[in-house]
Amino acid sequence: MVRRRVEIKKIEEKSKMYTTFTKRRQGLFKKTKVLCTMCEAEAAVLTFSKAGNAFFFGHPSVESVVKRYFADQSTNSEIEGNQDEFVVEPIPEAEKKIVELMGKGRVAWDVGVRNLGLFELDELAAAIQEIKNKVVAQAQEIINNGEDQEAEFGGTD
Amino acid sequence: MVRRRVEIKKIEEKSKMYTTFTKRRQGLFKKTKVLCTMCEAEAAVLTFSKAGNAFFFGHPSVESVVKRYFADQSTNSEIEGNQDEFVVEPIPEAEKKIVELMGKGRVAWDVGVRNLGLFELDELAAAIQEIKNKVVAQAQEIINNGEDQEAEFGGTD
DNA sequence: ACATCTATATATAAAAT
DNA sequence: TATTTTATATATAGATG
Repeated sequence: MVRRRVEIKKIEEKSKMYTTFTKRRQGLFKKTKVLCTMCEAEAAVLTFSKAGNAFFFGHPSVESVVKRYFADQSTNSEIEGNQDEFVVEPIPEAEKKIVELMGKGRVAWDVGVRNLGLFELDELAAAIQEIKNKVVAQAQEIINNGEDQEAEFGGTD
Repeated sequence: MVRRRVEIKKIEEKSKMYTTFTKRRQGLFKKTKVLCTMCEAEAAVLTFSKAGNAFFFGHPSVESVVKRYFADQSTNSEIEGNQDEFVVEPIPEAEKKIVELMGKGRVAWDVGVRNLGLFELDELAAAIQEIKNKVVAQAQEIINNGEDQEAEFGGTD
């Protein structure tokens, strides 16, 4: 787009593609920030390079915007046709409790399991079990170590 | 940014703010599309105007990118903007499986449980158990009733 | 209010360091 | 390879229809 007009199509040269991705991603984040500032808007940008690297930007935070996206989906579904039966399962106390406990971390079990077949339900049950195991393990760890578990973030260097 | 350089700050005039929001949001979507095209990237932009209107763009789709965002929390990534607190726990296979199975119904267990205390973890484990029970019960019901439980969507007419 | 127009600010591809 | 520097394409604020 500059020294020479560039075509809007896949860049074949890998290194060039990477450079372009970085520059344009930065530009995107910058513009998003300006938009939010000038218009008191909220926005998030989620990007994944071809190599699989992920970069996110959000105002006021990625977290909150994504959460809002979900909330919005559930209320304003612009799904045409009937959906009276879509979200079906009443949220049991268990789910409420989870939301209560993990609220800040967005949890949403608001979909019914009715459309899953036996095999899938089995896989799902196993997956849930694993999560429970994780919770139990976490509890065990606290018991073992006293209780000062600091979060460890991998350095982005 | 044009006929006259504009300050990057909140626009007070409501109508002007709305116009700007629309123009800039469109620009953002366009740039995102170009980025994806040129760099074979995947990206999603989630925006909410001050009035609360929501606009999304995604390539290959908002859905898939957001899903990937959750899956990615496991590995790590660079995050810009304010993040009042972010995700820490690696997402186990179980969670990926759930996302895979219930993708359309958005599930996200990407929050760490590390900040919960023993008592809370215990409650959480119990809650998870209940959900698992529900899944198992659903499977049982299918077994009991043969297995052609088609979801019943109400007719539109 | 809504689309189109244009003058200019920004973004950015390629070059230079 | 990363950063900085241009030359120019794009985006867009304000104007006009």
